[in-house]
Amino acid sequence: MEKKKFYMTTAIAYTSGKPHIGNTYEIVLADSIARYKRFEGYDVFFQTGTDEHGLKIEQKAEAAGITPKEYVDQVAGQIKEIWDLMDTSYDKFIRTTDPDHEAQVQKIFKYLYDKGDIYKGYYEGMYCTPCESFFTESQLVDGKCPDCGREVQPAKEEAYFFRMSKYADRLIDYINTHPEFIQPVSRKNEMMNNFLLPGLQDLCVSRTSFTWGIPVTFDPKHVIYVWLDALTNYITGIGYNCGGESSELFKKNWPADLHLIGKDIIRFHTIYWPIFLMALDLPLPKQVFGHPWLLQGDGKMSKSKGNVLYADELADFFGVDAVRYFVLHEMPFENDGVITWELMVERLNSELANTLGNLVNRTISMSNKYFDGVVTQTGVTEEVDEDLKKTVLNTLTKVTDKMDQLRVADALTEIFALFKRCNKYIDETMPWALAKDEAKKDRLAEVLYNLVESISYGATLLESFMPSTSRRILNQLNAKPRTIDQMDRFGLYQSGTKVTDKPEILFARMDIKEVLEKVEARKAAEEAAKTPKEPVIDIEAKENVSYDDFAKLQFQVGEIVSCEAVPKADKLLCSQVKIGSQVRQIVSGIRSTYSPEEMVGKKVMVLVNLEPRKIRGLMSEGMLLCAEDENGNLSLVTPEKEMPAGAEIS
RNA sequence: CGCGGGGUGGAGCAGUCUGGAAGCUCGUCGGGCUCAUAACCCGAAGGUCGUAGGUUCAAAUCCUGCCCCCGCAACCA
Repeated sequence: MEKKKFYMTTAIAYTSGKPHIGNTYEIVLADSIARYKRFEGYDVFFQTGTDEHGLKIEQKAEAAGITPKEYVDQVAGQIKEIWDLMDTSYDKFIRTTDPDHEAQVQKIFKYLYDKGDIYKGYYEGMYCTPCESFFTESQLVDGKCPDCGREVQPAKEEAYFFRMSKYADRLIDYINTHPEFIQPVSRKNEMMNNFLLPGLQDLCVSRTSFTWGIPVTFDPKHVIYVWLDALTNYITGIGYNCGGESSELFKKNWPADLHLIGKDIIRFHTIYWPIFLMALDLPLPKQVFGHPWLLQGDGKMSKSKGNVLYADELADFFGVDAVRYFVLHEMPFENDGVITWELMVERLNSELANTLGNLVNRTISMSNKYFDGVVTQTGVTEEVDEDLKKTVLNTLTKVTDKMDQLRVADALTEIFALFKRCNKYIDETMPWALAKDEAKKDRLAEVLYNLVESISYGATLLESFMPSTSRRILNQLNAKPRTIDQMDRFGLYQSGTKVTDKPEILFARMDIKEVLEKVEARKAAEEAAKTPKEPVIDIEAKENVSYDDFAKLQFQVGEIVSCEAVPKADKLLCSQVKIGSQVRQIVSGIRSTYSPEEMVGKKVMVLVNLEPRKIRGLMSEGMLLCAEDENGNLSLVTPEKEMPAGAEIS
């Protein structure tokens, strides 16, 4: 019987910089699905790649002093390296700068133009350069870009447009008659209500504001809009030939079975992409799944915060499979997931080290201890065995069921339920007790056999998610991976096989404190490497305070109205500080640096709700904040821009 | 009325579409066990499911109002 094909893609990664763990999540997710489909017997074609055109890349390259092509070659290489590091099994890595892709995009553009779906017009509006987007006046927020909040400029541009409206009704109909098309379903309503039902506007599909893109053949000052360029990768990558004979690969694989993308680009994939395809008279993809995002725990990943996590860095600490496990397991189906070092360590310790690693380790150790590693099926069964076997054999169905719904995290949970069941089985049968009784030797052998068999079964299923761990377990047990047809049987492990006599630790437990210290050290080293030696001061760290504690403190800008030295005190100045409509008296120990005269008129930062206190007989109602260096030099903290007295500081 | 996401035991989440005994992981406490990576197994405590109404025999789930949090800073799938 011929294998059923399954063509799936990830979004192509934008080559503006090194991808962080959030970007990497998508390829790992896709990989687990691709691997599972292969396991199920599908003839899978799995495509990923990079999106390499656009103004931003042109600018980044310029900043780096290299050509755009050199720039994207570099980044695309980096991306591919990370994809490979993560053990992803893609069949094709397409780049939108591939000559055959570029040629097809040009042909497609021409074809659509000749057909009348693309026409030439003018785009007038406010343009946001970084976003490469035009906006109407009504779309602007406070006169600024609604996407990024930056300044926009009025601009008029000759441009080509695509007649979206022509196909809108067909698309609405398609979406309504194919409920599985947009996943998760909640996204479907979003698209319908926000874009389709109010009426689709024609889409501008060319740019003249930059040159790093695919030129329009018959009007070379225009460059083809990135989405038309990027989306078509799904067909050009497998050999679509516009107006000619497409490849066998294309004929076999199109339409795609699954486009896996981030939830932010669902609109492009469920509206523009299907419409482009309709215009090309091609069938529509069967399913588009917009997965949620992976977020950093303490706020968004941000380079300035130094909390961007990269897959390779995480893999350094935890190993590739642990990272794969984490992103797959921690990622909910519909809501955003969170990743932090703490969570990584917790998962590693509790699930990978304790539940799985320790199970394999104790099982192998016992086999060696009691039978010199030889695992024998003796047939001495007891009733407790039944539930174990049932759990094991049911796992395939459960996992498959979850995978069919693309609930990868839940599928993994099912596999781990199997391993947990094994740990329980050890407690139920107590092999160490059986070992004390020579008469129960055969029973003991059977128990260990059941364990090895169950673990082999589980390890087989694990392959899609943690390929090398799966292999390592099977190798240690001297077991073979199974085909899906063999998954309905318990007892396939060859009786009499010898397991390894040196069980290796699959996942070592880690200490969260040590990990965090290492992370800090690493961060500090990076910082030190890039910031040239400006003198710094380290002070003893205080305990963290909660935000609530912090919020109790009230700071405001105060203006010094008048100031005089406090009699009989050589360090103190007494200032009258205007805070809003009131004036307060504040005594501060800053005379060593500031004279009363120079204080007047300064705007300073004041802690206003500090309990009032008498100092040298004078009431002080607040505190002026000041920085101090190691020599005792002071510097009042002042607003960097002009601020009215009383402005709140938070 | 900018858009979007969210508020479920101490922490992190599932469950909400398709109402019907409140579940998972970690943590805490108690117990068991000793083969193993101080691990594994069992049990317990702990929740007005943000809030106020409504629909219903029945609401975390459906409807309405309100409150509060988070992202929209390019590292954006």
